[in-house]
Formats: sequence, C-alpha cells, structure tokens
Amino acid sequence: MSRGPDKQFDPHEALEKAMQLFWTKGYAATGMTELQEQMGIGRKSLYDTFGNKRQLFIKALQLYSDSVVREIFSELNKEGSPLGNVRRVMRTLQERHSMPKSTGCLLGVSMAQCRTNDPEMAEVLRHHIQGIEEAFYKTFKRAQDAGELDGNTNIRDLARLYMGIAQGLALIGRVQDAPAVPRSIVNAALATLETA
Amino acid sequence: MSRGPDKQFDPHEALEKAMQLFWTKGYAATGMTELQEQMGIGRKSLYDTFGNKRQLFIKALQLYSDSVVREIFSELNKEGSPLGNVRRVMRTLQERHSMPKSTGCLLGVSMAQCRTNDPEMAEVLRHHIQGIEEAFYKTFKRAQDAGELDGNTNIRDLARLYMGIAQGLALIGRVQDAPAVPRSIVNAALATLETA
DNA sequence: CTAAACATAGACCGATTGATCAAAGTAAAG
DNA sequence: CTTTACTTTGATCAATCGGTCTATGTTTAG
Repeated sequence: MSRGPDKQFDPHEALEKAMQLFWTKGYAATGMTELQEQMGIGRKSLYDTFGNKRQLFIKALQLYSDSVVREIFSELNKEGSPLGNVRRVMRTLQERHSMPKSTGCLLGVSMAQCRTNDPEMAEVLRHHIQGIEEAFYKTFKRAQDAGELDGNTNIRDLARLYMGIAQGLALIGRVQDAPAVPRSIVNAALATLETA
Repeated sequence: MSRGPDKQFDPHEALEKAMQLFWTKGYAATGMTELQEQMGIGRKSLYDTFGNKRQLFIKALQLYSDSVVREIFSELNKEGSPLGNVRRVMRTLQERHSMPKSTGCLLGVSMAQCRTNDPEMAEVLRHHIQGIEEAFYKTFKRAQDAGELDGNTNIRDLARLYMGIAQGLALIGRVQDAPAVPRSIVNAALATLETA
C-alpha cells in the first residue's frame, strides 16, 4: 500500500522512448543524459524505476520482443496458407527495412554490440531470436503438414535460415536506403520456397 | 625526404591490432586508451599516424575488407565448379561463426553501430558489402554460364541473398556458441542451390 | 494539523572519454 | 660538432560517462 504520490509519468511510455533510442543509436552510444531527456523524466526517477543502464536496456529488449517482433510475426499464425503467411511477413520486413531511415532490428543491433564475453546479455538475446526461429518453425511445420512443403525438407534448418535472413536483411537496411537490395533478398528467399 | 628518425613501430601491425579490437568490442565501446595499449604505441604517435578515432576506424574497415574478407571470398574465383566454390566458402563461414568466441563480421558489427544519420560511414560500409555481393554475383554468373544454375534464376537477387545470409550468419554467431544454428543456416542455404 | 512515504528536479561524484600539447629523445643533413 | 626534422613519452585538457545524493515538493495516513 503506497502512502506517497503517484508517478507523474507513464513507465511504459518512458520505456518505449528508451527502446527507440537504443534502437537508433545502439547501447554503447546512448548516454543516460540523452535517455533521460528523451524519456522526459528526472535522473532519480529513471534509476528508481529502471535500475541502471544495463537493466533498462534489457527491459527495452523485452518490450521490443513483446511489441515490435510480436506484431510482425503474429501474421504467421493466421488462418490460411502457412507459406502465404511467410511470404506476407517477409514482404513486410522488406518494406520496413527499405525505409530511408531504417534502424534495422534492435535484437540484431544488440547482438552486434554485446561483447562476446558478456554471457548474460548473450543469453537474453539468444532467447529472443530463438522465439523468431520457433515462429518460423511452427509455420513451416504447418506448411509441411498441409503439403505446401516437401516432406523431405528439413524445416528446422529452414526456420533458422529464415531467421538469419531476417537479421541480415535488417542489418543491411541500416546502410542501404535504396529499396533494391532488400527487395532482391526477399525475392530470392521466397523463390526458394517454390521448390522446397 | 625524411630528415628525422624512422617510426619505431609498424603502422600496418598497429592497424591490425586496432582492427582486432574494433572487431571484438565495436566502435563506440572501444576507447582510445585501450587502442593505444593494444597497438603498443604512444598517444601522439597514434593521432599523428591515423588522424582521429573515426579515421582510424575507417582505415581498420579498409584493412578488414582487404585482408579478412578478401581471403575468404578469393576462394570463389578459383578454378573448377563455381557452385562448388560457393559451397566451400559457405562452409568456411559456417565454421568461423561456430567458434565459441566468434566475433562475427566487422562490417556487420559496424553496420549495426553506425547511426542512420551518418551518411559518410554508411557509404563506406555500403561500398565494402557491395564488394561481397559482386564476388557472389560473378561466381553465380559463371555458374549460370556453365549450366550449373538454371538460366531463369535471377542471379543478382541470389547474390544479394547470399550476402545477406553471410551477414545474418555472422551476427548470430556472436551470441550462439553452439554450432547447430550456423550449420542449419548454411545447410538450408546450400539446399536452395540444388534446385535453382 | 503532523508525520511518514513517496516522487521530483538537479547538483554533484569520481572515472573515463577523445583529443592536445609541451618536453625530451633520436637520427640524418651540412 | 650544430642544426633541423622527426618521433616518443606522458601530462593534461574540457567534456561526458554512468551513477549517487541532497533538497524540495507532494500525497496520504492518522
């Protein structure tokens, strides 16, 4: 039971701002002062609410996984042709990462920045990207059961490939403002499904 | 014509050390003090020889592209089956990024760290990864001419896909120490060549 | 009302950042 | 030799880093 005043800010909104900033600039290049300004809260409130920079970052990763990633890949679970869902998701990714100011994928950006000798962070990231792999796997499984994919296709391998392509696509989108390269990548990726 | 003493260090060796450090830790997380120590030279020598941190980084990128990338992808130009060369290169990448302390690809790591609004750095990176795309493209072209690839296959798209896969593979290798995921990605990627 | 429990704003901490500079050392030219 | 050009060392710069803390509200319980 609280006896003091309520927070004057919405922690969820503040975390979203932090996520956006980490997404754009990356972990190391984002300063607490800049975070504080963008989140629109005081320094003490920031630390009282979110712990420290590292914990704030991990919370931002969780939010990213629960919001952005979930929204994109929930398309995979819809009714209708599983492979059709995959195609639609890949086209959505293509579109996103063709935007002039594309910031890529926060998970990918973070994988590039987390040191090899930081096992805890690596574990968090591994967990999140495994979720993407599983989303693809379940969809390919349904596709195989429905006869859309050959029974001999190794769908575990395929799911991991698509997860890898999604990461590569997001990464390249950060430096490539022309839509040609992302389009090519998705074109070629989807072409492989025709004969699998 | 120089009238003073020669440098007491080998700039190339020093740059190689810097490249290694950037590769492991990333641009933002690597400090000048740490660079200086690893490079084994004085502070002034560092700035006199390499300019500033940013210029040093760009020189390190160039060295990476000219040494590491070149060494891996020169395999593509060898005699014999072009697709066989592609398979060998992809297996090499798989092996590299399955190592426990894999640091991924310096180009990929840098793409993740360079801000979207840093056009100069983006241009440098775009140039380097375009080199990888071209290496794949020329090889797929030879494969198509030799009848190893179907004439209807869009090899520009395919080359960009393989460049993207290589980047995704490198990225995931940073957080995945088990060899299963890289192996799956390369397995599935190469499987698509069988029917293209 | 008073008092306790909360939140706020912002000064402040030592440490570290990228970068500069003066002083000392060294080798070649004349 | 002296002079000149170059390097090296390491002190030092202002700025910023992540993080702490004090002082000042502000709300609720009694």
